[in-house]
Amino acid sequence: MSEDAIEEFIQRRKKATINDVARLARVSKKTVSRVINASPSVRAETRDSVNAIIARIGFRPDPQARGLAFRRSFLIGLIYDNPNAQYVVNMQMGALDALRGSGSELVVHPCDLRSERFIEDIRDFIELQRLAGVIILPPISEDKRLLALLEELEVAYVRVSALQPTTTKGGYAILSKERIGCRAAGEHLAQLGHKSIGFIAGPEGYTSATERRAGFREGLQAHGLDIDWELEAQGAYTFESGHAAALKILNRPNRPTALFASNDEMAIGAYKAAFELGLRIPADLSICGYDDSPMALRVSPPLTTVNLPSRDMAKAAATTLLTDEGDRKAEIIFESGLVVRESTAKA
Amino acid sequence: MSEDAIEEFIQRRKKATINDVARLARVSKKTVSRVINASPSVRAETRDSVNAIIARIGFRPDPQARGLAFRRSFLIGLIYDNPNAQYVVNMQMGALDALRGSGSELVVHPCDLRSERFIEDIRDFIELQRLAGVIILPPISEDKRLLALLEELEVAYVRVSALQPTTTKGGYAILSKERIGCRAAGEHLAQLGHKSIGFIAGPEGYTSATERRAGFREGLQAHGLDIDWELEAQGAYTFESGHAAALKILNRPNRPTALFASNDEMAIGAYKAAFELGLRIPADLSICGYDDSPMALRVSPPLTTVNLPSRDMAKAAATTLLTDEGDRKAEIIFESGLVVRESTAKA
DNA sequence: ACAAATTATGATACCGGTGTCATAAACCTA
DNA sequence: TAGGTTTATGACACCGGTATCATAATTTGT
Repeated sequence: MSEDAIEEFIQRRKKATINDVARLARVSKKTVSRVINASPSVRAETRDSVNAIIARIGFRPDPQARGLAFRRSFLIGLIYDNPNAQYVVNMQMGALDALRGSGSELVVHPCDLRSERFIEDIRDFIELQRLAGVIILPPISEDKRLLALLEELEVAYVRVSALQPTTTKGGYAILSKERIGCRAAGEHLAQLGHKSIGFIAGPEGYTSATERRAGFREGLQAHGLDIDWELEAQGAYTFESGHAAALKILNRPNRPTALFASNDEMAIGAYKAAFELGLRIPADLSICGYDDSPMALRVSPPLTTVNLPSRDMAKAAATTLLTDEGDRKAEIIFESGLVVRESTAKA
Repeated sequence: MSEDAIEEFIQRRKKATINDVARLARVSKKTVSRVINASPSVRAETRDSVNAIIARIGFRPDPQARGLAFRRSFLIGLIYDNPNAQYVVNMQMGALDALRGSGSELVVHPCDLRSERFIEDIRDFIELQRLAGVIILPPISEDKRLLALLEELEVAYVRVSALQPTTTKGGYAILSKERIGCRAAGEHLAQLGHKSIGFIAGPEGYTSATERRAGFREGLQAHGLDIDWELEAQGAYTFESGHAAALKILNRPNRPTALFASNDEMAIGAYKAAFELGLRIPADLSICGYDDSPMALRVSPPLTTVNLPSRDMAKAAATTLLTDEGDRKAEIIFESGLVVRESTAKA
């Protein structure tokens, strides 16, 4: 029997290859390949004996060799142009939650939406690495050129984005009901008795900005209010822009008693503005943000905000890519809801 | 001439392989391989004509095939167990700064220092992916088991860590003079006239925690002061731990007028404690942190802190891995200096 | 100018897997 | 039980590169 040969091999402590398995199992390497790939046309007996050898000598197929033969790697690309570190890390963690143990690895690829080489850079990345799949995050998950590229390259991709009532482009999508969450925020402020409410919008052209504004507005309208154009300013989802926008709004003659910022970064910018103007939160000014980022818990008082299950969304995105093409869900929708803390109070 | 053949090939718009180049350049694929790898024994004339073809048909060697033949991939692993999203993203960005255009990609690999499979998980990752190199971040860049593993696997690795006067283990290291930065922080508070100064330490066993404490103490001692054990508490580099530690210290009968936290997260935790106790910053309490994280600029008042050039350090780490083994610097040392903002003032 | 030394190039095997297709083995059916 | 199907397996080429080593081309020495 080949027991001796097996023992001897194990003693050598060398990385096992498919040839080793084939030799020790007394089958051809092709049969081993079939076992690895769960081909149905392998006799149960053969399969078991091959698997036994695989387990004993600790064989694990080489992703590079496999990738070369398959003409695609076992790498998932995470492509984004997003300055929010916490968000990015959350997405990475979520994707890795799904990838762990799958044999696939996550390759991160930040990019620059405004660069000339934006598309070409991503094309090179995907083509050269022969990526198994791609996850794209907002705001580039809305970019037409990028979506066209992904279709052209015929690479599996999943968009992470805000659910919007109108458009539904092809591909797979992980969406969140940002509108609903913001609607709750609007209702919350209205219910607290605020009549004069400021609004800091996100950057133009961002789906999330549009959806959050629409949702917030719906919330106000449900209570007979509306966004006051005099108390509205646009930001860029950054701290500085939120600070500037808040200053602008709070310096109006008709200073509002509450303020909604389209993300936490800008809400924290509004904190700074309030601090500078000597306004106490929430006594003089209620502030509400969006994202439920860790910062929301770190500022004083803790920020009322709308949560976004980003990690879970990323996990769902990666899971979709690992799923057989036939079984993939075209879209998976996540909730988004209000988290009331101490930065909002009665008017 | 082969002009026609070249044109025809370009028309086909198919991904070029080394065989295409060889055929069109009328040389063997091995010669093309030599050109790709900058082998010296290629006639200049041959090299140029091959390069011309490569450029014209846009040939780029397949990393998988190359990796298979080389027995190592073109992937750099970034391995860490660090909860600080901003820090992690900074390191990723820095590493990518160096990797951009090099043909190597960054694979992120968070891990769990406390897991049973901590080492085995990393071993699998490195072995299976045949990583070209590995960057490890604090605190696992100090882990003996991990360092032993990396030596065993004979993989190129770079440690990112705090410079410490005593130990210098093997391998390559990117270090920062955290001690010096904290010394400056200590001097700063002393010079402001504070006599009673609280200290929030980092977690036990962390090199950075030890170094920061030592540096801060040196700074105080330079002005005839010292860390007061009654006003010292240990944290875990987290917001919550900083909050708890600050509360403990600030509730002492001999409440200090200044407080140094060993990182910004904990300093922000101290902000919360001050807020809860009705202490104004810096009028009633000066606070100083470490990291110069984005949060330091976002809180009100902006936090005085010590900066750490993390992105540059990561870039240096990745650059080291891309450098030929002979030309690598054993260690590269970065400065760390005080950034005075508005959270510290005269006693 | 010619043999010897050096340099440039190519033929072939190989890295570790998968695809194709032919063939061997097992299973039916009558 | 023979003959036809179906199923399981293997031989061999191939994915796109690199390593080895033999040979062709060039340079050097005298």
